[in-house]
Amino acid sequence: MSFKKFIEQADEVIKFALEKLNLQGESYSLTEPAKEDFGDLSCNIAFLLIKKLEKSPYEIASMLIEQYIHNFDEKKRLESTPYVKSVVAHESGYINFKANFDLIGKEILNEILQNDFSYLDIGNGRKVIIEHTSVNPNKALHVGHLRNVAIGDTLYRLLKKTNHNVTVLNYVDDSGLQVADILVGFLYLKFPLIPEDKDLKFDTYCGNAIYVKVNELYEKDPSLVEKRKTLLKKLESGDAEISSFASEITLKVLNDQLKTCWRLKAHYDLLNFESHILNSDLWKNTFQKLRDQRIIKKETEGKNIGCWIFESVDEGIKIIVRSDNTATYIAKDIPYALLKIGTIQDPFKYKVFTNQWDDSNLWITTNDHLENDTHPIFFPAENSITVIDSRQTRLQKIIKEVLNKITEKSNEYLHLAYGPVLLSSRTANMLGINAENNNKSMQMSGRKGIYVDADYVLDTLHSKAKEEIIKRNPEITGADLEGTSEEIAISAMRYSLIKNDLEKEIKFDTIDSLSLEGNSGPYLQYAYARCCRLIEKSRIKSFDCNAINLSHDIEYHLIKHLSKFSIVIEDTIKNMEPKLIAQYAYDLATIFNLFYEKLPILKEKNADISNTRICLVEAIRLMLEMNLSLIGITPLERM
RNA sequence: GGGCCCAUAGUUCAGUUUGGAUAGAAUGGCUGCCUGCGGAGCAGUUGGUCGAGGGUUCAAAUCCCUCUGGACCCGCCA
Repeated sequence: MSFKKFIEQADEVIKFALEKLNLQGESYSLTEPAKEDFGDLSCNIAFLLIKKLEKSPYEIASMLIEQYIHNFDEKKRLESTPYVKSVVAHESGYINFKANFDLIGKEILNEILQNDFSYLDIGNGRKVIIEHTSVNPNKALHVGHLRNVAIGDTLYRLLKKTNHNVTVLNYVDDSGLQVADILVGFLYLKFPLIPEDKDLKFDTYCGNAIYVKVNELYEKDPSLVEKRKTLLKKLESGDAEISSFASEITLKVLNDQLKTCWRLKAHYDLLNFESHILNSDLWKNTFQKLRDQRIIKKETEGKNIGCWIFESVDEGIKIIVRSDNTATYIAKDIPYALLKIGTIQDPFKYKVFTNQWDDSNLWITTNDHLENDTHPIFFPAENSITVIDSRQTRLQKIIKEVLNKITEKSNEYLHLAYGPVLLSSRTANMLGINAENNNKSMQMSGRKGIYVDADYVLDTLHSKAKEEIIKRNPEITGADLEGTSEEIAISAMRYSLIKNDLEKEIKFDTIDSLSLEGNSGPYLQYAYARCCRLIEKSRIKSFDCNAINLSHDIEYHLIKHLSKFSIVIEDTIKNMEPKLIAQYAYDLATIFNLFYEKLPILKEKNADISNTRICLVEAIRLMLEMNLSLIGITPLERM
């Protein structure tokens, strides 16, 4: 927290000086300087006053500081702005501040070691819904889907930690064409219900063998396309036999998909099925509302004759209901969005679907008659976040536009977009799917079978991690070895999926992604393990950081970084940028590694200095622990 | 054709929201550092007309315009 107070007090100094000179109203900035030598905070106010005062920046900066120094003697300065150690006018024109890290250090170490994170209450119990994952239930997850899971779950962890009341939804689109494709495979191409290879996951079987094969055959055999159309109609009209078979298949796929998600330690609260939304009053009522309020209209001529359409101001005409009265993909998202923000009543009954990895219940909507219908309150929320890749931005804009016409709460509906994951040219070449053999990255495609399976990558990372552990810690064996390897694999995967800017696409390379070194999840875990060993060897049980003695630049660096955490987490939440936490954790680990390399900790002869350093290590350990858990990485004591 | 996004070191990316001091990491290449608190580490070196051109400004990777190259969206698919 302390660094924030330092900024506030530096701001007070500037404000005071401006007031004394009657120069209020300039929107200056207080930022961290490029170089440490300049101090901990810089103000650019002097540059902004050049024209007004017709003086050089340095003269102006000196003049401002003079006001402050002149009106406050040293004692008064310490009393009113204790976090500011010094202020100087630099010849460049900047006003540079130094922070009082002896004070900040004491405060921040006490705060961390006493587990005082009251500043984390940003949400004040605010209810937030996050929808993520939402993979069609006809295939196994590929690495592209994992980016969605990693972003969504990190957001969930961040919001929960900052006292938001978070509900995580996973939307299962169980009634579209892609499900009909799989049914074609089973019913007409006679794929066996149980794959011949007993070790093959059912989701992989459907996605790899059936989905790809069926889509190939459509081109050769048009009668199959007709069969799919018939199946889809039966599905949407709720034909008992077909619906029940489809439900059996999609649930089997879903179960296997969830295994992959849970492997990454993603948490969900509720599964929403598209078929349930269609078959409830949700869709019927929404359709009615859209017609009554003349938000959609029926085309009586032209190519869209017979369809109910929405005319978007920016995006043109969008079909909501087809001429055969079936709802399009976007149509089904409208009632779902209204449900999330509370414009329509929740019509569902709920039952527990299963207990998941973190021992929480995963719920599911149901039409079953229930003796006891007690369940958590899922809807509505004050904010709804939908994690979907940027290719769907246009559709999400249209949904928002429709919501705008229905309710004033539409601003509570946020599409969190992120760039898709592409295969690097090297990886595409390795998979033999880059026919041109050029240097371009490739879009993945489930339908064409161009993708890298998520479990495959995790398995490969697991084996690699295992080799590394055996090399350095042969005493780790059995379940410990497997467990630790798995945690390292997850760490590498999750970290690499959130460390980049959301809007940038990720070029996935199987070789690069296997690296457990450098700016990676395992690097963070390694720093954590080092901290653990130091604390263990110090044999200190309770930490006293009231008598700390900071004696080296690196220690000040560490204090500074630790004290900035509250600012970073605020920025992360405000801007919805998970990468900021990843970057913060990486920087912390880097400074710690430097500290560890350069300064004796346990071996330090001076007891005060040694004690201070051990306190620092413990604070770093706790802070790494918190950051890692926010990203969904398990801190490891040994690896 | 319309819309939207991107372009920074050999490669993968920070930095752009809010202009500011010598543009930073990681990785790759080369070179050092383990009888020492864990070498999944640390240090050094190599490597950049910040896509091009113009404009605004005391100051531009950052803001504006034009152009070039690339990706994505524009379906009675989801």
